[in-house]
Parts: sequence; C-alpha cells; structure tokens
Amino acid sequence: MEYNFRDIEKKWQDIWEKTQSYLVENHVDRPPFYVLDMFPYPSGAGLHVGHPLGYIASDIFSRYKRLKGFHVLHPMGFDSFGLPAEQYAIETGQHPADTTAKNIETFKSQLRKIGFCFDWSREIRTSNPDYYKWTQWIFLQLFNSWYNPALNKAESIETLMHQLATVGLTGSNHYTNDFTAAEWNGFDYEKQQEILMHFRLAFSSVGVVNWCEALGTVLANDEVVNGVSERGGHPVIKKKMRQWYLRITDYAERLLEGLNRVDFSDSMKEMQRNWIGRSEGAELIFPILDSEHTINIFTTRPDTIFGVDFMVVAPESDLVEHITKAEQKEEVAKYVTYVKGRSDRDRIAETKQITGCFTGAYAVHPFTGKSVPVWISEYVLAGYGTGAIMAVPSGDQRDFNFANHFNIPITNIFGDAFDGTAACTSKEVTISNSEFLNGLTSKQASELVLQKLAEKKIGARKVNYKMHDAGFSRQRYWGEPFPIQWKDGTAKALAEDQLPLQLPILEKYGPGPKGEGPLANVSEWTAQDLETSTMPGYAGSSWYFLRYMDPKNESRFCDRKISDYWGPVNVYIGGTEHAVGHLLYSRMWTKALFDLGLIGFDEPFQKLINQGMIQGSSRFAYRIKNTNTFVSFGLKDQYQTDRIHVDVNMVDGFELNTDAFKTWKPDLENAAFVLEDGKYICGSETEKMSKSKYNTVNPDVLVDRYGADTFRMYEMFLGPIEQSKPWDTKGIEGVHRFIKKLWRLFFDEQKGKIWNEEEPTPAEWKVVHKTIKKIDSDSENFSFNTAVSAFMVCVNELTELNCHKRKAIEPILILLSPYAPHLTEELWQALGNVTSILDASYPICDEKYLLETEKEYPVSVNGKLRTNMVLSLEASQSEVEEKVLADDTIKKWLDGKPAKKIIFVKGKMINVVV
RNA sequence: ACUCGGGUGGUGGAACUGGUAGACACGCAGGACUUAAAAUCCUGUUCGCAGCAAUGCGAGUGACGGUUCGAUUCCGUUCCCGAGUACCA
Repeated sequence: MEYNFRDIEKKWQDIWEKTQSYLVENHVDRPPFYVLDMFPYPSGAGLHVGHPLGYIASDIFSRYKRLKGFHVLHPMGFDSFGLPAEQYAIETGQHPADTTAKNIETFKSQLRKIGFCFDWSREIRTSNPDYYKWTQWIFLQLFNSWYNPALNKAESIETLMHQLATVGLTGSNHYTNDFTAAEWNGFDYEKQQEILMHFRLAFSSVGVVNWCEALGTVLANDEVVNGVSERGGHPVIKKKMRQWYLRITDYAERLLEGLNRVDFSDSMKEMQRNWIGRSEGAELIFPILDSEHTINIFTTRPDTIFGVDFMVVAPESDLVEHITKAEQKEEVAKYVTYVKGRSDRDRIAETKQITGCFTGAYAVHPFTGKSVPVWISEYVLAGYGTGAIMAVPSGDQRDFNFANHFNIPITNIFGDAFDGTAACTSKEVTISNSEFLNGLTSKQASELVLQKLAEKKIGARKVNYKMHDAGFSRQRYWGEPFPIQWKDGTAKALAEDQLPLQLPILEKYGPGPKGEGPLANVSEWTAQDLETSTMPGYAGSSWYFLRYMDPKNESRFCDRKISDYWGPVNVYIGGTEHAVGHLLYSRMWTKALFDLGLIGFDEPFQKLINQGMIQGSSRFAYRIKNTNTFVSFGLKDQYQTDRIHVDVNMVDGFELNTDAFKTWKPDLENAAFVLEDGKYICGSETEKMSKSKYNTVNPDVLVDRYGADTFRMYEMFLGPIEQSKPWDTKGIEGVHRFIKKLWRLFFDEQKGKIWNEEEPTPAEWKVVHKTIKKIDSDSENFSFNTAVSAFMVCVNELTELNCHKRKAIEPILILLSPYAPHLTEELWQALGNVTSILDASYPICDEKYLLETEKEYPVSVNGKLRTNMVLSLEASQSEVEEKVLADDTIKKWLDGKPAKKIIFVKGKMINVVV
C-alpha cells in the first residue's frame, strides 16, 4: 500500500466539508480560545507561497489548542474594499463587486486545498452590505460620542450637550473659545453643531490632500513620486479639502497604557510607542513685535529658553501671511510656493539641504525682552505641536545647522560644553548665561521655567503627541459610504433604520467634478446631500474580529453575551506591514466600543505573532546588447549585457531550462545561448515576491506535486515563523520523504499493514515521550520549525528500532495531526479508530520514560574539553571530586600541579581548574 | 540620521537560564539494489594539517577587545545586512 496523498487529501477535505467538522458553536462548555489571522485583501494575482505561512501557523496552533481541550474559534474572511479593484474598474469598466467576488473564489479554492480548519460558515467580507451596515453603525456611535476627560472615557455626545447647557465650557483642548451655559443656549442650531463637531470621536474638518489638477483627483502618498503623479507625471500640490477624521489623539494615553497589558513583541510595542510619540515639555507664547499676533510654540527643552536666537514657523501656517513684513512678502511667497510643490517624501528624504526664509518679523523674548527674528522653514511641520518652534542653536543640532547656514549669531548657554562646532544636546550639562537658571541642570531649570511661565501666565506644562487624528475620508468609490447627510453645512447622521447606506451602481468610476469621490457623479446621491467620500480600508478591518463571533446577527454588530464568551483574540497572526496603522486603529475602536458598554474588553488582541515576509528569489538571464543571444552568469562580464527577469519556474536551482525559456515568449523563440560547462547559469537576487519579477511560486503547484501535508510542514520547516526568508522549493523533498517514512511504519508496499499490538520497550517509550515533551513545548511557543525536526528524528529512531507498535506510534500521530491533518486522519482511521483524530485527546508524556541514567561525564581541564577522559561516575559530588583527583589521565593533564577547583556542571560535565 | 531585528558549514537553519557548536533538512561525493532510470536504503560531508587507517593536532559562530575555569549566548567598540520610522523641536 502506497502513500497516495492526492486521494487521501481529497477524501478528507470532502468529509470535513460534508460533516462540517470545523463548524464552531458559540456556547460550549469548554474554555474558549480565539485564534485569528489578519484577513487578506483578495488581489487578482491569487495566493503565492508567502500568504499561507501565517495561516498554516495559526491552523496548527488552532488544532493544537483543540487537542488540548479548548473550544477554538478560527475564522477567515476578506478585506474586500480597496483601491486595486477600483483601478481595475476604471480601466475595464467591470464592477469591483464582481471582480472582488471572483478573486475571493480563487483564494478560497486555493485555501481549501491546504486543508485549513477555518469555520467558513463565519466568513465575512467587508464589502458586503450586511457587514458594512455595521461598520457604518459603529461609525455613527463614534460620531455620536465624545471623550470625557473627567471620566477618561468616551460617552454619548448627549452628556456633553447637557454639560454645555448647564455649565458651559471652560479650558477645553478641543475648543478654545470658552462660553457660558447661557451663551450656549443662545447659539443657533448650526453654531451648536459646529461646536459639537470639535468633540465628536468621528468628526469632519478641513485637511490637506495631495491634489493633482491634471488628473482632477486626490492622490495617495504612494501615487506621488518626486512631486508629480505616478501616472502621467503631472504636478501635485497640497490642497485643503473637507475631510472626516477619527479623534484617535484622545486615546493616545490609553493606547500607550494598553501596551503594558498585551503580549506583543518589544519591537512592535516600540514601533507603536514611537508612532504615538509622547513627549513632555511646555507650550508658551512669544508676542510679535508691533503686532497683535503671537507665536505659540511647543518645546521639550524649556530650560534652554535663554539660548533662543530665532523662531521658526511652518511655511503652511496661517500665521505666515499675518506676520510677514511688506519688504519680505515676495520672498516668503516664493518660498511657500516652493514648499507647496514639494512632496512630503522629498521634504523627508533630503536632510542635508537647508532651506528657509526670513519673514521680516521679530518675536519678543518673554524673559529678556530681546527681539528674535522669525523665519519659516520646511523643517518645521505644521502638523506637529503648534507648528512653530523656538530655535536654540547651541542646544539643538538642526537649529545649529540652520543658524550656521543663514549666519545667525549663536548664543552659548552651555559654557565650555558648547565648542561652536556642534550643538550640545546633553541634559547633564549645567546651564550658564541664563539669568535665573545659571548653574542648574536641565531638569531643575525646566521646572523653574515652567513655574515662571505659569506665574506670568504665558505658558504651561504640556504633553504632546506626534500622532495626529486619523484621516478617515477617501475620495474613492470602493469603500463604505458615510451614513451622513449635509444640511446647510451641518452633518447629520442617518437614522439606524436607513442602514446600510448601500453603494450605488456606477456607470463610470472617475472622480467627481471638483475632485470629490465618484459618488459626486450620482444624481440620486447628491440630490439627498449625502457625503460623497467613502471610508478608508482600515474602517472594516478595525472591528472584523468581533463580527466573526456573531457573523449572521441582523440586529446587532455582535451580541454582547457572545463577545463576552469569546473575549478578545487570544492569538493574532500577521505581518509587520500593518503593524502600526491597523493595530492602532482597531485598538482605538475596541476602546471606544468598550467605553460605550458595547463590548466587555478594551484590548482586541492579547498576543501578537508577526510572521516574517517570504521573499522571492529572482533569477536573471543576461542578453548581449542588441542581440538575441544570452550569456551564462559566469561569462557575462565579457560582454555588454541587459539583465532580464526569468520565470523562476523555468529554472532548476540556477540552471535555466533553455527549451522552456524559448517557448516562454514569442520573441525568445530564436534565442541563442553562450553556455558554461554545457549549462546556462542564471544570476540571482532576493526581492519582494511579485508577479512582475517572475519570482512567485504558486502553492497549488506544490500541493499538487507533494500534497498539502508536505506543503504545510515544509512551510513551517523553512525557519522561525517571525523571520523573513527567501523562498526555496529545494528542501521540500526532505519533508516529503519524512511523510513517506512515517507511512512505512504502518504499511509495507508488499505486505500491506505491518503495525502490531505489541507492548513497546522502554527504549521505544523513551523515544515517544521525548518527542511528546519536545513537540508540546515547541507547539505552544510557535517554534514549528524545530517541531518538524523533532518529528523527523522520532520517525528515524522508530524506524531504526524497527518499531511498528501501535501503542508507540498512536501518540505521535495525535501530536502530528495539527501539522499533517489529512495523513494523520487517514492513518488514525486505518488503525481502527471510529472517531476522528480531531476528537482525540492530547497524549501525556510520562516523566519516567524521560529519566536519563547517564553514567559518563566528559571532563574538561581549564575549560578545554579532553575527549579522551570520559569518567564513569555514579557518586555524590564530593566522591566525584576525589575520583577526579585520583584519576591518572587527569593528573597527566594537570602537569602534576594540584587542582584548584573542580566544577560539577549540572550533572553533565566535570571541569577541572588548575 | 534614528529605532528595532539579524550576521553560525556549499545552503535553510539547530543549540534550554553561559557547559561537548553545527541537531534536522537540502546539496554534494561514494556505495547497494536495477539491463537502465525513478524510488528506496547505506556511508561520508565545518575548515586546515598529518596519517594507509582508526585517529590525532590546530582553527572556527562578521571583526577586535573584556568578564569567566568555560562565551554563538553576557558587556564594550566596530563592520555588514534586513525592516520600520522621521527635519517630532
């Protein structure tokens, strides 16, 4: 009987489907466990071998937890809104819903072949109206909520309205003009709504977008290259436009705090902390000379205030036009235009170039009364802090460079620590030349300055965040429509029974007349004054893990009892590319839903596993210039050549299959080759896996050739799950051999079944129990690559012991079932078991078989191992020492000198120190 | 520039809290079976030197230094690769 994986895998996949083996009920009397994959965007290219890496890991972990007695939720769905489908629609006229549905079918059929235990009855698609109905609904909860700083949580906007109507408003961060309750009650409806908009968690405001006049549309950062549009190379400028935002900054502190309660990698937490970018400092006011305007600045170094030599304001700031003196107007306007035309990427990339422009205005130093010039420069960003800084060249390197470049005199406040060649950024140096701060350290001086600022009422302590509120509008079609109607410039939420607000069918997908989303072209839409932008990709993905719990519910986004049962996701698996954006947004949504009492936990993901990216290993051929002749890698330097990507599937290792190459493309039919050693050798490089680089490997091909079980185990065998690595198909043979070897423990080609019911020997038990212990800890720790190795060792050892005993092999089979579900199920049944291996219980490892009765101890002298001196010891430590000292071979190594110390290492080794 | 990872044979990678570096697999070489191939099995495989051989000696985890009886593991300096992020005041 041979191992026929094609029949076996088809058979079990059909059975699983027919009996709905992976259907998960909601309330079961077993501890719940939720394992989630980051759901895929169903691109037209289908799956490549990189996609399933995380899914296989989560699948193994789910099955492992199931064997351990947990009730495991392991769903899958599709993040099906997105730009590529829309762009495809613009090009081909096909509706994104149709192409998306088609792509999903391809994905699902590919996934099915790999034998995952997804509960497909819970599948969700973010672009389905019965899903985005609830995305819209949650958006409205955010729209109708505000963050109450007194309670440190979100609550209904009604509570704010009540507060405003009874006590008015004072000292809010969100709305600077205070008013009394009487004033509030006197405001008209529009004015009240305008004020409320400053507090809503989902709010509308004016923001800056990349605007391309020639294309008449808004572009993403990705679509802007060197200040011009990627398509067509048209100029792109920044333009102000009404946008929707999420007030994620109100959650900054809690997003930071929550990181202490979750099991993410340190680097992941660090990334999120950096993104949030909390910094403590002071905000203070500099009046402008001969002007009623002031410059508000934020600084983390209030202690350096006597070192201020100039001020810098962001060129985008509204303040610029108010303070610029007549004689500088022209130059400033020129500079502002220059900055507007620069893409963010350019501004970021060029760190060496120093640009700026003097406004002609002077600010007044709050303590010395000295006049300091006010400049504008692109190194100050409008979006961070107050969009203006006090520049201290002796204490900040960028300020120092700026001062040097524009010949601005530098005040030294650090004495000898500042040598005039670089800024002194140390906080340990005591401050001098600073009036009342002289002789103080940075920390003391900062406190004192804060105190003085407060006394003079010109500044205060301030915590600032780098993160800003999340832009939530896209001028696109293929996204969730906002359930918002505009009436006289006031946004009004649609009633709940009007949801879902469905996307209308379009004739064409181009932008609206003024660069709005395509919905602006739909007359029924604009006739109702509906919002024409749509929500971004992360809207649907911010809460999808909740919908899986209760995917069919028509009256709630997720029943509270059900979300209480499952709780947060126990293990979340996905790549680092979504690390900051997606994770922060879904953490914020979760916290908001928690605050509003809609769910019972405030962190969505308890543990995060970041799978590494599988890179492609590209292959190249070298075409001699202006010919159709290709020269092998080793000889290419003798010619002038062009390098072209060759499909990796036509290459065996590095050797090109020249016949396949000739039939690859029509113009290669007559290709000639300059060979080395009779072979055409390709060049190689590790790159991102992509169709255009011809380095993708389709899992279908491998599953077809080796079977899903081999494919699953090989993906795991490749290396640690978190590590990025290039794909290499070569090693798959080894895993395939292992599986066939396992098969041969049960079946012989001639004799058929060869297992027996004999009692295993202690040696055999030891092999089995050693394996159980190893696999158990490896599976728990996501160390699947070493687990696969341990299986190989186990089968090799059992084969060597000629052990075909059912009692010994059955536990190994259960252990292996998460890794190779089809094969193990087949063998399990062949052994005569009536129930599925899915219902088997996890084998327990008995310590008594693990006890090692080691008698031989290697000896090292001065840390150097002496392999010819293995001592046989069964004695207490003191007896060991005597024995070691008495041993003649050791005396020889000690050169007759007495031993200073004898170290007995963990019962494993003896170290003699001379 | 900053932050976080990572550098181990021809290759992917093992090595628990410092204790015999190179598990497991690929590749390669040799052999068995076969008319032949496939499949399977066996042997060898870190490098250098010596030896007919078993084996012995020396070096060795990017480089240099430190702590230690002993370092792939801990500390310092430095080089390289990957990822992420940014004129963040």
